[in-house]
Amino acid sequence: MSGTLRGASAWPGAPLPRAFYHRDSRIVAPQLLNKVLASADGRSGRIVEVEAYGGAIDPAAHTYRGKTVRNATMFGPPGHMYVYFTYGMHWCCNAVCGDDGEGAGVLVRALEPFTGLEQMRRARPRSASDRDLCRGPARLTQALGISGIQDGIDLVAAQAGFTIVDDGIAPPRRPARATRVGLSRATDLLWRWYVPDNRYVSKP
DNA sequence: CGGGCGATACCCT
DNA sequence: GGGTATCGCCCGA
Repeated sequence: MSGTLRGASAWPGAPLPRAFYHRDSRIVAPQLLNKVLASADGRSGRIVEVEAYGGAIDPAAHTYRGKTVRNATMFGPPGHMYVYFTYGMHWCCNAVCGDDGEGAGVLVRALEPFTGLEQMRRARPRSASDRDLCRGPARLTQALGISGIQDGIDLVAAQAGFTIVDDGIAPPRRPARATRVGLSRATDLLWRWYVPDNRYVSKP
């Protein structure tokens, strides 16, 4: 019996409480900047870029046309992880926000690698530079080992291997704000936030 | 370090 | 059948 996994003490900070996510995704998104997305096996990265989605007012959100098998997690309670498959090969990771049944969330678009870089490199052998390990929503899921298996896990209970923690670094006082990436609808909404002048942001 | 391009499979129309 | 909440490779600065 090895002692590599020691439960809650393994996290690099305190998991964010349910109430943190139980707000409008546009409020939660910038608050997630500088928090740490962590895996129980020791991999983690500081969140440096996010996008808000959801509600009946957002035609770019997966939830816009109602509940389906794919987006069911996003219509569930806040503080869970919504993982979806896109472009035929990539997984992307969201934190479900707002009320149970609302259908909102925050897409994590980029991390600054924090711990477990060796494991991340092993998970992404094609990534030449450390800068590219978690720079992009599908790159970071690959680096941390997130896929559809984790869709729906509870980030607050943190017993399914992943959580988001606060390690004492505050969000930027003036986060940079921009339009979301890769959309054909609602292209005017400034629902993307990132840490200014951070070289791990995917599209500054 | 930034732009252009092909690859890829699932979902919903 | 069309359209993706994208990436890696290649090229040029």
